[in-house]
Amino acid sequence: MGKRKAPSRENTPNSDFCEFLTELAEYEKNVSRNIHKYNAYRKAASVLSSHPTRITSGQEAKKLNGIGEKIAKKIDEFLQTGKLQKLDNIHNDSKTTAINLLTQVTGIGPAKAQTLVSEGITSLEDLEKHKDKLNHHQLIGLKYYHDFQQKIPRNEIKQIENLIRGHLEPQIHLTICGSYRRGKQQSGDIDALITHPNYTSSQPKKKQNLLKNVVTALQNCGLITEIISLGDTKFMGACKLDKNSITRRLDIRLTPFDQYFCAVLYFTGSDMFNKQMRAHALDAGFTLNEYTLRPVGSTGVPGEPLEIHSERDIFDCIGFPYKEPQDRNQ
DNA sequence: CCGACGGCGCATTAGC
DNA sequence: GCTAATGCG
DNA sequence: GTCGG
Repeated sequence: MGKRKAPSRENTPNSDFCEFLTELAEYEKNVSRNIHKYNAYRKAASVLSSHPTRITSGQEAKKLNGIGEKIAKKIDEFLQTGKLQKLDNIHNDSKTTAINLLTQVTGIGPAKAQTLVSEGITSLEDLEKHKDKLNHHQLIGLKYYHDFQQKIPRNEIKQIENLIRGHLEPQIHLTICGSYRRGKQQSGDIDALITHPNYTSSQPKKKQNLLKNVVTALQNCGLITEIISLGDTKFMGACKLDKNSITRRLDIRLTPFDQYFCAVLYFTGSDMFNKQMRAHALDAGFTLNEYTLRPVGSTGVPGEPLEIHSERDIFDCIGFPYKEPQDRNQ
């Protein structure tokens, strides 16, 4: 048995810094509605979480990529006082804590949370009393608030995977991506990809009702219990393995056959791994996204997509040593 | 000093 | 009625 | 908030 060394937030020497940076990140996204500061704080937390030794000064932290003047200062304050004044203020502000709570309901984002709070709606109980202010997605988010907070054990996803596969025509390929494919023991949601050899990027009409038929079949067998949204290529909803199970968030995407492996690679992640791999592709003269791998000429204009027949093809084409999904956690 | 920081499918709302 | 813009994940 | 042109 190998030892997975996922730098889990708890055992890293700088976990306390990561925690307050993550809190600041949430504040910037939900309250300030500044997605770029959110990402900046997350980047800083990420670089600290994988730093092997304890940081003992802001000056030392500032050497790391993603940590600048301001965060260095906060690290010094935290080292000296054991807390952050800015975070104390945030915790004591009822408007802020309400917005942070409401955005935990799927479908309620920073904008909706803000208007709700300005109308005096600040708790789940308030939401229950004012369902008329919620759209379909948000109603499902409220109904299953506690269920969706729970992580999904790997074994349950495995059973759901088998159940789905048993209801697909044999021609349809299925891969559950995300952290499940990376071997994690639990996941936040289930991200399924499907494809069919007759449906390609050059024959987009062939998808017809492929996804809708799949969703209908999974509704009829009792697995899919809620539809949040459903188009030609993306389903978002909820499923329940059996009567004693918790309701889980399930997404299903239908991708063209010729783009399947780029999509599988992309949706397997992790985000950081994708970033590394895209950067390596660029160095090797290619551009890689969730759809295609294309050579990029000296003019900078991408050429025609390369033919990809497996995930490994993508690694080979750009000269990137193959990594099993479980080794793509960072 | 100042702009970039991912792009997209689906649902809903804004604007005409 | 339509398309564009916005919110969300 | 941080980075880089």
